[in-house]
Amino acid sequence: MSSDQTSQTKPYHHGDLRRTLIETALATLREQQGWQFTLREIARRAQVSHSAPYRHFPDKAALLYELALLGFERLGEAMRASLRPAMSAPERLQAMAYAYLAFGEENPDLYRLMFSTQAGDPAQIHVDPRAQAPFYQVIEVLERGQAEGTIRARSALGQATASWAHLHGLTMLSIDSRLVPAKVGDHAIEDALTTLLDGLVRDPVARSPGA
Amino acid sequence: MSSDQTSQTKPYHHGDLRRTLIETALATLREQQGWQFTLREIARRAQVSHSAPYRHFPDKAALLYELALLGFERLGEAMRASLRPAMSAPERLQAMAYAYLAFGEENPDLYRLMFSTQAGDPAQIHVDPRAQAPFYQVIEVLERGQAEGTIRARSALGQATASWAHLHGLTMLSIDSRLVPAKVGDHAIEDALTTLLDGLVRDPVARSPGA
DNA sequence: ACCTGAACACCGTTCAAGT
DNA sequence: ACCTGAACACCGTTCAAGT
Repeated sequence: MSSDQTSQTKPYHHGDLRRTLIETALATLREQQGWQFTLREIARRAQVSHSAPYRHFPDKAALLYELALLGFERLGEAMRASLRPAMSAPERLQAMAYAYLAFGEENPDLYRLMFSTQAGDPAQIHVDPRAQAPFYQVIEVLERGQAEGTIRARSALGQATASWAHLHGLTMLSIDSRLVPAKVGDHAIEDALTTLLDGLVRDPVARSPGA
Repeated sequence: MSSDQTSQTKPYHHGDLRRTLIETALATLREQQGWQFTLREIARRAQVSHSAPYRHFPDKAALLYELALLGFERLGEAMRASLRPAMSAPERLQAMAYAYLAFGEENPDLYRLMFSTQAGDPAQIHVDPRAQAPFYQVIEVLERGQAEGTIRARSALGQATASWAHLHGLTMLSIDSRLVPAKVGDHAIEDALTTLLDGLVRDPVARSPGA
């Protein structure tokens, strides 16, 4: 499981602790329930004293900030990876939407952390280009779609904001199990995405008439 | 400021502590920055020992749960109060959307608390009718609109889910100042709501052509 | 330069007492 | 029946020492 660079037997006195802490935190996020892990716990799992992390991060929020940034990077990658060259703008939007949702459902605690106010100033993190990438990918697709005539002629910034808000809300409500009765077999999420596309696409076709 | 029922001079040994704690917490939520107040702080402000609250709530989460429920009730009231009898379904949806957003912006910390996983099991709170009201109000309007022909014929549950996700995302991103550059004079929020209505309304008119 | 261990000022929660 | 105060097992953070 843990085969680091030059670890010979077991104890090491100084290695690449900063990276180790981040990876330990990500692993904790992946396994555990809730993103509210304790800094001391991360230090414990990384086999260092509870004060060692302070040599690499000014405080706990700084570590969370780093994790959040990493999350946004990965989200952007997942969205990019969902695209195929032949796709039309609406198809691209749908693919990115599903990729976004899937990312949240596969990494619920990391996703919550990304949008937690504990991870530093929220207004600041979105100034970092690493966190902005997903948003600008959407704008780009929308603008191309408007040029092609497949996307409704509206403010692309507004449409991108709408898309992001919609996806963020849907993802958050979904991973928190807040979406109504959640009856087996109901398609609330798919239907919600249909309504999002209805708002973006020009002359939407009747896809799923619904109840 | 604090004129309770039968408080004569200052010290009281046992009154309606449960209600006092809730009101103190709400006041703290209103003033302070962040909803992560401490149970001990609430007790301090309520002039009781730090263990007194445990006579009225099994733990801190139970108090947060109560506050969250109260928040959903107020949100529902605000949405209901925004309606006028003469409104069409699309007008109702728009009015409720603005009421929702306004509620979040006026009570940012309460709103965050309502959607925090710390306030008990999220899946459980939405079983309470008090928390469901806002959602069903939207469904009702959507169904009436579909009958009138002003709302697109799609699954009303899906449309309601889409509306809620959209509004929740927009509200959260807005109060956390996560909405892009946020240049003065840009209308990202209004434009985002336009896109939401584009998805719900049948044959949407060109309202704000945008950039 | 990096890490440890004791220490400080807090928490949430429990429980034997008090009134 | 309700409230207090000491106590427990934790935190995040700091800092004088160690290597």
